[in-house]
Amino acid sequence: MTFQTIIDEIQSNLKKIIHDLSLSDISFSVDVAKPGFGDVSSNIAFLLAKEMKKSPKEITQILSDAYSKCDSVLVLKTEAHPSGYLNFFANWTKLSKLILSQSYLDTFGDVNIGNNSNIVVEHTSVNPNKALHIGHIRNIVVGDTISRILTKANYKVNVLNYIDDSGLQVADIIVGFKHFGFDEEPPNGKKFDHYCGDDVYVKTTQKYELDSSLEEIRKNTLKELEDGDSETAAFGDIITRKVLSGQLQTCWNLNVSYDCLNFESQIIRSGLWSKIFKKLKEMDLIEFENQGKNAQCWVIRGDGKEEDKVIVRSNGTATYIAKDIPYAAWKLGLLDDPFYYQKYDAHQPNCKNLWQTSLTDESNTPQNFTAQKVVTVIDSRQERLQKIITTLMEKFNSTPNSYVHLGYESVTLSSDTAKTLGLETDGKQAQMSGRKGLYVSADSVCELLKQKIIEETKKRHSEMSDAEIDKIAQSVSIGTLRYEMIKQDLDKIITFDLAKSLSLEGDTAPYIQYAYARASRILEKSGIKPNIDVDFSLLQEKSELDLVKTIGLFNLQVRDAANNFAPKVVARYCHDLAVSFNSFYEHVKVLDSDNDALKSARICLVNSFNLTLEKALDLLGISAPNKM
RNA sequence: GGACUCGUGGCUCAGCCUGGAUAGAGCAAGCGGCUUCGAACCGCUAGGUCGAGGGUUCAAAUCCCUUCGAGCCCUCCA
Repeated sequence: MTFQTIIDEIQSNLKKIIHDLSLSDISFSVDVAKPGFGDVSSNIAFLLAKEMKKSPKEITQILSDAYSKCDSVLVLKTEAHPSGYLNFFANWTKLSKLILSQSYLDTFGDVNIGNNSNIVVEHTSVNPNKALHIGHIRNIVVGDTISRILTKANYKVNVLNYIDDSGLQVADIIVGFKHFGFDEEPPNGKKFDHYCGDDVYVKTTQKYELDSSLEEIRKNTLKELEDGDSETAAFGDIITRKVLSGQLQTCWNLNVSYDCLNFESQIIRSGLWSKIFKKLKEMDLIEFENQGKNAQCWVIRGDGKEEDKVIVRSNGTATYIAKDIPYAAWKLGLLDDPFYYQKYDAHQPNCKNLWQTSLTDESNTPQNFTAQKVVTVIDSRQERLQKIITTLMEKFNSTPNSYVHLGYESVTLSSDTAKTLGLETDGKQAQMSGRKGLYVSADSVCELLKQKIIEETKKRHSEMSDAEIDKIAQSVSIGTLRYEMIKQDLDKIITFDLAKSLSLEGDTAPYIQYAYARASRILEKSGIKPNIDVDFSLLQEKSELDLVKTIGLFNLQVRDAANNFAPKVVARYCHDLAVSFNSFYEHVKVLDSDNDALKSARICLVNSFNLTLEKALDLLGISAPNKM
């Protein structure tokens, strides 16, 4: 507990006061105060106005007087504000000691929401027929950040990546290789995933448009692909795994890790679908349609005015959504696990093993990647389908809210960036399209950013070795991209502009990382080993106390972020920390002071800031360089 | 036509869930600050009827209703 401690103390004292005054037990707020109104404030007087038949102003005075008679460790004084708010001023000597000594612990910022229970987070889940583009990156970064936050909130997190290796998009590149003569080796050492996406996929779909008779080849290929035993399926497996390997390299480069790769082709062959199909029929969740436009299909009835949704086509094949049902049920552990697990050859950023599903390799110890609670990160355009899945899962499973669809708005291209890709949009933003080749690849953005940052770093540090510069540029470029993808609300569209994305000033990761580098420099130059055995009463400057306070809010922010699946909360917190530190940095000279005790206290604070920021940035998958 | 999301200074956003005290940032604009704890920074100035209308309330950017604008979904596509 940190800043929460003073909030709890005030809360319990106020409860006692209203009890002593024989007032009814209301739920009032006790929150961090707005700047200029003390440290903590409560709306309690407003809520008591009716019952006490007095104005909030009078009530707050009564409460303020009563509070001064309470046992209070952390509150120095109260203020009955004319507005009606009851404000509290902290005893900063005690509170600083409490917060700063907590901040030196490895567990600082930990909160217990999960009670060490299992949770599944699924993200990425991109068709393995192309390189990842900037839109996919939002999914990946949101998913990875959420899984880090949930881990901090005491959940045991399993991260899954669903490999959709059997759909039409995969069939299309196979048609390209098998029928349109694309070489299996990319030209000029191009990365295989880029080659498949930029060349094979785009040009193959172009051919369909010119010659509709090719549709026949496409359909047959899809059928063979899903058949499993066919040569096409074996070839598809080789190709998609090569693409997947390229995609994973991009993810790992972004500091993203997984626990298990689930292959759709194996889910299809596992027989899970027939079990679920049977269950759906038994539970009367689906109906066979005898007439109308969906005649001979199995459908899920629409809710209210919604249209019925076809699950099994009249030719007996399952639709897209039908493939998701057994997978969702599997994730929730509602079905016997049909899979064996193999290690995937990988060196992940978190050093953990990466597993993949297998239907045949029995040689490894059994694994469990399911959980009672599942978070699936998918574009909000799929909201309707996800809602159907969520409703079904609620009927299978008695636990409410066990299946969560975490939706987010898409990433579009700015008019200027679309123009550089050859699309004139008349000033409007443009939706990306893999099929049309209208996208910005993640790898290219990372590379551009990295080059820019290498340039910037060289300007500042002519003495640095190339290796050191490279390491900094890696950290800052990934940080910049990840931060841009996470800092705003999930339901806001991100309009990606290539030129603007290279900005390294203002509300960006480099701003935050720079604060860390500045602090590191102070610690390095001080020549003192920071410790918490200092006189906290010496920290009295406003900028010092603001920084202590912001540090103390860490676990409150983690709690908020984990409860609401809101990664941006942590991003904003990192920014707030950096702002507080920069203000401190301008106002207070740490190393100039003649007073050794004061110097020690300030160094303790600077180190506390660094430790806290490092932990907070880690939740965003961003590293903090000592120099930049 | 139906469902969902968004609408806050020139631009990009925070605040809305859980109503209260002066609506906060960044970019862009103007001005100022490096003989060093790193200027990828800081300070100052200017810029807002919180899309519009109504309702609830002592109190509405925040809750409810209506409406306008933008986006997106509504295939036996995936």
